[in-house]
Amino acid sequence: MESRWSKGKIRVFEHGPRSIKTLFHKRGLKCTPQRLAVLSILEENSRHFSVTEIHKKVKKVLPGMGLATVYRALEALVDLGLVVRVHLEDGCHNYAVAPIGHQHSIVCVGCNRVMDFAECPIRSISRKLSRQTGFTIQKHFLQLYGKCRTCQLYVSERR
Amino acid sequence: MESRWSKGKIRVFEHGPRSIKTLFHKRGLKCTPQRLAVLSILEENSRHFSVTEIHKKVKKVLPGMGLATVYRALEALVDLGLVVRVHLEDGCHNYAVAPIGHQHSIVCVGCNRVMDFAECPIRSISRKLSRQTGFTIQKHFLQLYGKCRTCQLYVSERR
DNA sequence: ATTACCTTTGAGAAAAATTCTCAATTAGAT
DNA sequence: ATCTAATTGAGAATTTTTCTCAAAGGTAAT
Repeated sequence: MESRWSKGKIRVFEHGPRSIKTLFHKRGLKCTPQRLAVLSILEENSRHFSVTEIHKKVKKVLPGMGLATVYRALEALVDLGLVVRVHLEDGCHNYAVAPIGHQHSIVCVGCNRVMDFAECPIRSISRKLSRQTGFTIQKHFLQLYGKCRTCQLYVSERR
Repeated sequence: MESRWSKGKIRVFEHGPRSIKTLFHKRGLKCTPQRLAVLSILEENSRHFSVTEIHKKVKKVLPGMGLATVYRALEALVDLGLVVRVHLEDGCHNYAVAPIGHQHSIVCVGCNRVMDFAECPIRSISRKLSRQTGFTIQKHFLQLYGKCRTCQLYVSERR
């Protein structure tokens, strides 16, 4: 599946003011192979991974890379808005590429695949809610859980 | 603030088929002072707390209560639907009383207060989304972050 | 009320997740 | 090519969560 920054395994926007490099530099962050490697892993899979999973995968590319660096890379990538934390039902949290623009995602409880959708149901009720509660709404976190087409089949076969 | 089960500090529904006790028993769980103490703490404050905070508070009532028991009590209470996990922006998670019925909550980033609202914006787009994504939607997690009236004032005073 | 059963608890160990420290390395600016 | 400051690796340290097991306690039946 394609994302904002990659076409298959070939990264686009390598240069120019919209490159990832520039994105890092704007925040005074360095564009290191470690950070790019973590980003690539998430981009090449439209699903979320645990930190440990990412570490295992990244070591195939950068064998010396430590776990702490994975944590640090993820922190930076979340900061930049390239990656999002995915809250799992058991309270743990994984990581996935951030959807483009303001989108939300639905997570398959069968295979951990993540699919984005543009519809934001909050926007439409935001004003009404502010009036009702007295809160100013700053941000929101929405995540749907369900089963993708494949995993729906899988279950019915086994029953 | 009042909740489903308490009026101030006096618990209601002490007896009968709708009591908390019954709720525990239906699932083969015992209604222990430890579990009730954790529930009370969350009920008496319409805000979320970390496990450690809950432990500190609960020890004032049950000095011998261990941290592991707090974890176990929270697990049981979440299971029963009396308590919900609150995902914080930094990835940690706290706990708060569950809203009545299907509701969502808005969390104040200033004082951690939690306020519920009945409007569920997911219901209305659920069908459309299923069609678009191919996913069957099983559940959803929605949480808003903002500032309550008090905390809005507090900030403007200091500027 | 007493008994018997089975869950729950406390305490601490153990495991898992995350952060920190610091010297060595390296990306990026000049 | 050189300099500077951010980043990394390695492992220790911290924090969070789970596990173990004997003792205690709630629940249902008597």
